[in-house]
Amino acid sequence: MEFEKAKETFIQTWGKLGSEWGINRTMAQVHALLLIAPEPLSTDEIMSDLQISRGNANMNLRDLMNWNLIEKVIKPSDRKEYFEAEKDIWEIARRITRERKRREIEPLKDVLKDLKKVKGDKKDKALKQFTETVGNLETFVDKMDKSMDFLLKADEHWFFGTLVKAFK
Amino acid sequence: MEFEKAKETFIQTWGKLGSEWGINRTMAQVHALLLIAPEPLSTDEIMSDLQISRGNANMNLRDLMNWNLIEKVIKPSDRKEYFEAEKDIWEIARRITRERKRREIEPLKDVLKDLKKVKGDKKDKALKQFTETVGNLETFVDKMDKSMDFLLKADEHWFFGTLVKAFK
DNA sequence: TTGTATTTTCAATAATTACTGAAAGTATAA
DNA sequence: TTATACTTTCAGTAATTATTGAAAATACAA
Repeated sequence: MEFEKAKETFIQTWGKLGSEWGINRTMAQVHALLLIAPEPLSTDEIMSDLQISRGNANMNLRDLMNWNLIEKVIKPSDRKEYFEAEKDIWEIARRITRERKRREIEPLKDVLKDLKKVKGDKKDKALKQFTETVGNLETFVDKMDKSMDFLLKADEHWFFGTLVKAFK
Repeated sequence: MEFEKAKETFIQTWGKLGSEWGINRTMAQVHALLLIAPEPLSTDEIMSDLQISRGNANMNLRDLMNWNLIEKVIKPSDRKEYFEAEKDIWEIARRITRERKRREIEPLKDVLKDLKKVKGDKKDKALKQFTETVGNLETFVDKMDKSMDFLLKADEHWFFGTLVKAFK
């Protein structure tokens, strides 16, 4: 396979995967492009590589910065801004985990906690099932949340090493 | 909080969470409804509870069956089909993991394997970075995939017990 | 097998989400 | 401070994704 084709495939695959996980396809493509770039890229390079508008590029670069996946790089004697991606996959995984935890798990925990306060006839089957489901879910989410905390603290070698040993 | 309000909040929250993770909002809502239903529900009950059309209900129920999250229930002397959700959260997590692994991780592994075959000048910086990123990604995805296999085999108590012990 | 209840399909349409491009805003060098 | 190089914003538009509803298909009872 030629490099140009491989690059194209990589970017498309990463974009598709992103959209399957609720991440804007273009944002994932910009990320892919930066992941394989040996040097920081300018907005113009990203625009022409992915054939997207300045506005779109700008927006998605900002989002990627909010996810802590890329950084601005300033070159001396150059007014343009350049962008560089964190390349360590384990570190990327941790940053994504951190963000999703903050954006989704924590608000979910709050809602579930609240839902347990539901009032009504304790004999009602519907209420009973509701309470049970919400309770089980809360327990599960708590455990997942704690597991994520461990993952965030751990380094890759130790994490996978321990996991593999534990489950052998 | 009144039961009706709590139910509504639960369904909305589950739907929102689903859409943040790339799952059709309505499909997640149907799932939420069935998760708190003490008895199997008919298509008509789902339609009227969620205010959606027959076609929409049918489509999303089929998708949920493809994810192995719900089952058809046939009642004797009743032509209607009823639907019931798996209620065990750990089992739900395993089924979702199994599907996402099959639908997304395995195809991704194939693509990455393929991308490593890229040809070109070994001195080229761009190619070097590409090969390195793809290689690191492949290693990482392999490890995640193996971790998921362990999770699929394990039971909840053992899984979280071991995890918490391992990381204490 | 025929009539009826129910489910499925899918073209048309609606709703949502993403993108463009140009104008406004900002920072820098001279 | 002014000209210029660049970035940001956002209203309008495009693209994508989800939903409807009615016709076709299916399954069942008599």
